[in-house]
Amino acid sequence: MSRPTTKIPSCTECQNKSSIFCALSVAEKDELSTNKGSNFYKKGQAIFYEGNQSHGLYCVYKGKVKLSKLGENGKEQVVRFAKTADILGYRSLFSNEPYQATATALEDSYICHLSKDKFMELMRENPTLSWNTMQLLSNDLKSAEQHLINIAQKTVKERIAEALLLLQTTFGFMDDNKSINVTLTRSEIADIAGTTTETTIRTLASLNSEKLIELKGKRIIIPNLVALTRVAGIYD
Amino acid sequence: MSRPTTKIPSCTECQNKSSIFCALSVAEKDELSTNKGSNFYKKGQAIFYEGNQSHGLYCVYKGKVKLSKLGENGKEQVVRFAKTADILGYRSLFSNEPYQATATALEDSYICHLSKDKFMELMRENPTLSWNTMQLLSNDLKSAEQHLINIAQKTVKERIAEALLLLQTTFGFMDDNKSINVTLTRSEIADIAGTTTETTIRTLASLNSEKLIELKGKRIIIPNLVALTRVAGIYD
DNA sequence: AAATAGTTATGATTGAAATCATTTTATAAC
DNA sequence: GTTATAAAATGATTTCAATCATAACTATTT
Repeated sequence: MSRPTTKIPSCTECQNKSSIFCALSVAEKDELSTNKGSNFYKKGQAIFYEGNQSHGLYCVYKGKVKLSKLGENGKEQVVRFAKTADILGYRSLFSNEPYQATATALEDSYICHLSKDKFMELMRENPTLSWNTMQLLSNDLKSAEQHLINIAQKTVKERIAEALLLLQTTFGFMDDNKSINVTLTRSEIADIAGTTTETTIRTLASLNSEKLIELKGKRIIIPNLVALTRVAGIYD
Repeated sequence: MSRPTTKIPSCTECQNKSSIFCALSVAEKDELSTNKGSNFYKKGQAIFYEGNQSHGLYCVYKGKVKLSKLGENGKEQVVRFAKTADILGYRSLFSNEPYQATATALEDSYICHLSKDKFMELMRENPTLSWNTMQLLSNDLKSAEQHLINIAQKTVKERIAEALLLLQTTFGFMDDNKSINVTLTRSEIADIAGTTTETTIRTLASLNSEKLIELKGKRIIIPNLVALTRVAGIYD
């Protein structure tokens, strides 16, 4: 497979409506365009590694990304996902620290890159951008704390159900309106829920036989979102 | 026991050097003083509850506070601690959401209160304050993700050791330079480590018999910080 | 088409920690 | 000082999920 060479459009033409950069004026977006880099990442390829020196922040032009950390024993823990229009590696900008997680493309992705200096300059000049960034941090913190309490207190079955719902919420459904719009290995799902590959396989099989999900290879279908939500132990 | 009525000094005289409000000018601090409220909270008393509407942010003038969330089953999970000069309840300011955690005084505490509007105004006027707040969010996010991976992957013994180290790092030692400067119940320690009270009691007893800690009632002594760190599975 | 590696599947066994049940010891209230 | 209440301690039992082991399937490469 050869690497696509499709040019990524300039920021002024970027159609990603939910980006924190929407706050920028046309002039600022123009400036952004001349300062950014952009790259193609094949499925499975790393965008940056935990522990590496931060070179700036990344913005997903089109694609899907997982962010994960390694535990002391070498086991992976997925901490967050990013999709089209989301940004990556921005946390380490605030504290001259290396990247705290490894970012890996879950499918072929086009990802832009912006230097730390440029981003800081833009934040200083544009209060709305800095406000948006704060909101992002605040939301990520909320999710992380929710994830923590889930893993600390829920059973494996609840956590797997929750992981599937997280994938659905993040990446949405496919055109059929019921297949989760991303495919992960059982091992990667285990790394979200904080369990093992074997237990994940068994739990998915059991959810399948209970008609709460359908398995078509790596594709997972959620026929009834409400029912699965109930299994995840979310009652409100 | 009667409630102390000690007046809390004005912000200009506040000696808390590590506060995010250090960025303020004398004039701004003066303005802050005339706009803040302050209160005494007895040990065990709640400062605010998870789910309640946010009225602004709190700043610990002197004291110790735990922030915890309730799981679906009603079990508590401690998500963070706050000590003198730390702020509380600031996350919900960014997203018109209710408080995401319950704040409880771990000892008699004096805590100031600032309205959301005033804080927002100060952030707009003072870029350093808003920068400090971002750093705070960013650090809290880092801690939350670390806590997540600990609970997901470590054994109970490692997690309990880690919880004790967290308490030491946050609240420091007493004058003897080896007793953790806060006392929690076994049940509260369990709520940090994500385990049960019984298991916490047994694990503390076992750490005690291994001479890794000493138990003097609720007081916990760490004779060798390095040794306990090793038990927590932190090798770097 | 065969070979290799990666992923999924399934069975058997073990083990760590939760749960249940009491007892003992502190702490607070009267 | 006595009662009441909460916290700590300890034992017995159960269970959920990890671990170990092997087989079947899928996809990719040669």
